Parts: sequence; structure tokens; C-alpha cells
Amino acid sequence: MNYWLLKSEPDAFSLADFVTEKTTVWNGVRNYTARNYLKKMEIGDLCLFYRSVVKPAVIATCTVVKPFYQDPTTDNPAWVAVTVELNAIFEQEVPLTLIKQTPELQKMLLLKMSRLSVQPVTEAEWDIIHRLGN
DNA sequence: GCCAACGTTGGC
DNA sequence: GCCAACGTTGGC
Repeated sequence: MNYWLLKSEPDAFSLADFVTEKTTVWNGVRNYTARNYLKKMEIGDLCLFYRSVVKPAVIATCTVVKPFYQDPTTDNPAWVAVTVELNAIFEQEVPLTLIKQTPELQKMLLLKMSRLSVQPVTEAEWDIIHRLGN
């Protein structure tokens, strides 16, 4: 069981879209570091759904339901996608500002590699964020 | 809208 | 293989 954080700009794919579709193909990743993390995802892994750019915050959780496969948006075999299913929406959003203020979360990659769209999260970090959101 | 951080590209 | 130039991401 692994934990991850997935970023999405609401203009591209919003929580409302996720609610409508329930499951979504996480495609379009064109960064090797992020791609490598996608390849490590297994069925049942839990992900934090992070809204970037517009009011940055962790806003929901989702579950990996299909491990990596060829990204359907390209023929280039370098790129892969996974399928994730919406799990739960946080009762209250966990804004980036709060994460920055939380001592236990200072080591999150989110704070160090702000441009990485797919990143691992430790179980401890997942627990803390989950608690802050519920 | 600005700009810092980072990744990628391409000339040498 | 180095590094400058450029493009993109994402916080503010």
C-alpha cells in the first residue's frame, strides 16, 4: 500500500468533473519523474487530490483502480496513465498555507518540488492531512 | 500578471 | 558533456 499526491488544475480537471465521472484516466503526464511514480502505483493505493493554481489545497482522496498502461493521449510508449476512482471529498479543504504551517509536513515534496504533478506521500503525512480535512 | 524554479532543447 | 536559451508550472 502506497500513498500519493496528484495535482490537477481545475481548468483541466476539477473536483466537480471527478464527482461526475467517478473514475478518471490520469493521463497527460509528460515528466519523467512523475511518470516513474505513476509506474509504481498499485491497485488500492490511496491518493490525495490536490487542486493547484486556483486556491491551492488538498480537497479529496481517490484510489488507484487500474495500474499503469499506455497513455491513450499519445502513441509515444514513454508515457503512461493510470485510472483512479474518487474516494471521499474532504469536509474541509486543506490549503497549501496550512500545510506550510504544519511542522510535521515540512518534508513533503509538495513544498520542495512544487512543479511535480505526481508525487509520493508518506503514511504519516497522509494521516495528518486526512485528519486536517475531516 | 509577475516571477522563481525547474525541465528540456540544441549549439558547440 | 556542458551550458545558455527557452518553455512551462504554479505560488503569490
